Amino acid sequence: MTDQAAGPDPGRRPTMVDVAQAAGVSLKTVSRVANGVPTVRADLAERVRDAMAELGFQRNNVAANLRSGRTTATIGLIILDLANPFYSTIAAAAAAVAERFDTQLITASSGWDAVRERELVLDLCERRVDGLIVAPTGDDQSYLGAEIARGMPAVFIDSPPSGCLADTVLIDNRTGTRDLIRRLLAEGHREIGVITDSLNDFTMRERLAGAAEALEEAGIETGRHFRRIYSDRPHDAGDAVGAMLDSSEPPTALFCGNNRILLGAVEELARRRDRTRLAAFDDFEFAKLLPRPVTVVGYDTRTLGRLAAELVFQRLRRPRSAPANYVVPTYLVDRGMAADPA
Amino acid sequence: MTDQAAGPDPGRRPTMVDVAQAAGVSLKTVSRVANGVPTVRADLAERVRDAMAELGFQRNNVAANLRSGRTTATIGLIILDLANPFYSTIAAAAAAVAERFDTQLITASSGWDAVRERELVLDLCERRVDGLIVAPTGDDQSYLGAEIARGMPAVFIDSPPSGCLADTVLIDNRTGTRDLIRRLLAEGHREIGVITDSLNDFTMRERLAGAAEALEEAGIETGRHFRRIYSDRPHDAGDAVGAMLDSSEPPTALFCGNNRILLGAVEELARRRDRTRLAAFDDFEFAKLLPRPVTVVGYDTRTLGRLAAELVFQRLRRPRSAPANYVVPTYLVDRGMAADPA
DNA sequence: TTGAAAGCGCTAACAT
DNA sequence: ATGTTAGCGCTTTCAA
Repeated sequence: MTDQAAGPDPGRRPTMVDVAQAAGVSLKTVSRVANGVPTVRADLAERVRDAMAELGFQRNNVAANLRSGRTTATIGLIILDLANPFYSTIAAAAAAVAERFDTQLITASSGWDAVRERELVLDLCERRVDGLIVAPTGDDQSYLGAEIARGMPAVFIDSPPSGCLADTVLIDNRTGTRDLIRRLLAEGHREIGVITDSLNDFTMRERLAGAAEALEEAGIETGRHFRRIYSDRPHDAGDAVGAMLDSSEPPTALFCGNNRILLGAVEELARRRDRTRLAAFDDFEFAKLLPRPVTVVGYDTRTLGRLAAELVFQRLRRPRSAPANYVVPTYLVDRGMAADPA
Repeated sequence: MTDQAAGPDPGRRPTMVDVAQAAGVSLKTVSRVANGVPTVRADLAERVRDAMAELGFQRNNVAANLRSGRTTATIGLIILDLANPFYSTIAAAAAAVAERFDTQLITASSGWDAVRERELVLDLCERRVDGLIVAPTGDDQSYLGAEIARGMPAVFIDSPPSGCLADTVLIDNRTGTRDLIRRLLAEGHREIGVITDSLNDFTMRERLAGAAEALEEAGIETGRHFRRIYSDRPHDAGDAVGAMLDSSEPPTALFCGNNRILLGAVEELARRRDRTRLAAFDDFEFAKLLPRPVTVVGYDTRTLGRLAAELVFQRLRRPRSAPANYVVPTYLVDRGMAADPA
């Protein structure tokens, strides 16, 4: 014996038909009220609203969308790992833009798995998201070509797509690194160690290219102190640092291709009480806490996410415009704590 | 003149009807093939698959779901701020569980706005998500009562709901803080400063209660060195620290209610070259980089997200079981770098 | 094993 | 200003 107002079948969600019946009006009138159409007599609208409240009606947006063929008010974001602050910041920025368009964000992580990336994209297409933002991990995104041709807005972030044409928002990896290496050169360094991880990664290739550019400008033999590590463990970066420092002509400055490598280098240098000049790509929240000075290449991750989302909505309005290619600028900033006054 | 296989209306997405026509079979046969129903003659299935490939057919999952009334294979996660590592870690862990159920996660940030929290929940309900995970910011979640009664799985994380009954996954704030304060007491500290921010926050109230418990156990007058700050700026935490240290009986140890407060305290102590014993709630990735030793209360954020998502799917299977209340345990860990050997 | 018809909950087009 | 009818793209009866 419940005193709750119950529909014909408790447990079933009330539909517009139920509301119409309860309010003694037609289904269409309920629809009008639900959509805020003004041409409804006030007393009828009132009755409908009462019935809605009594039944606990909630419009089924899935059904509403089906017939209208309009948008699902959903965009998909495929990144590598949501737990990584780089990507979660992007997601937050994209969500903030989506909010302005009353759109929700479905975020999925590919986990550096190209097969999964493809599955996720296709799944999101089957869900009829209004657009996609993809941080690609595979080296073939041709599976998206058909979707893009059909008008699905797709924006690639961090790395460009292969095998299809789409909007991109990239970080200026090359210029950032070149500027940083130039700084080291200006300080008088001639032996500059460069540590990257796998060059399968577009961003890492760009950074390496930027470093090479700066070294070539200065007439310095490139590749001399390049060292590539193939793992995610900072420890391996430490080993690379160690090997360089133990060589016959050790570098006087080190460039680390990302913040993970930097942490490994910092640890190794601390162990050795070595004061080799440090520089790295990627700024991060706690860089200022690093126990030694480091110059890093920073960029505004939020801008990356914001631009990507804005491009989606832009393309939603004008589907057949030429692909846009945005580049997020970088800056140099000194982090880490100053050396103890001896 | 395109050589692309084009449906009747290029730009329109091909439907099962188009595929059926192209394959010379009925709509239902296409549906069977699309769903992997085995009772289809091999050659027919083959023809259907060919037609699908040629037309670039992709099932519309929105429509599929509408009739079957089944799940949308989507769950909603409402947190305070996706850019915050605490929440993005939760989101990533929840997404990992969802993946096992072929479910996607819609993540939305309320931004500490109770009105928006409510709007987001209702919007996600209208989208017919299969379940909700909510980190509440408002102090009234009664708006979810009707949904929960209808069988919508809802799990609250970090703080319990008010005004409705639901599963919860909370951190053991009270025990964690009590253990930490006990540690300080065991070290001989008697004057312990406690800095919290607004006590509107459930977690902060719990932490304060845990601190009070430990102090009372030790027969120490509580509230003596309690100080509450009302802002997000670490600077204000620094001011609170300063005021305590400048008092006639300064504390010999400080407990910071969260990591933001801790950072403010660290800065202030560094400015003063003060070596007051530091302790705090919240472990965080770079805590080990802090320039002075700190004992912190840690917990596994991933577990929080994982349990929450598992509860959603559990409740999806058995809708009317009693609400579960999980508590994520805490641990003490020493972070920060040892003091210089003077 | 295959298909025709009905219908999910809603909106669009057309009356009235 | 209101209602009627059709239909979104699919799944679900139920027949054949």
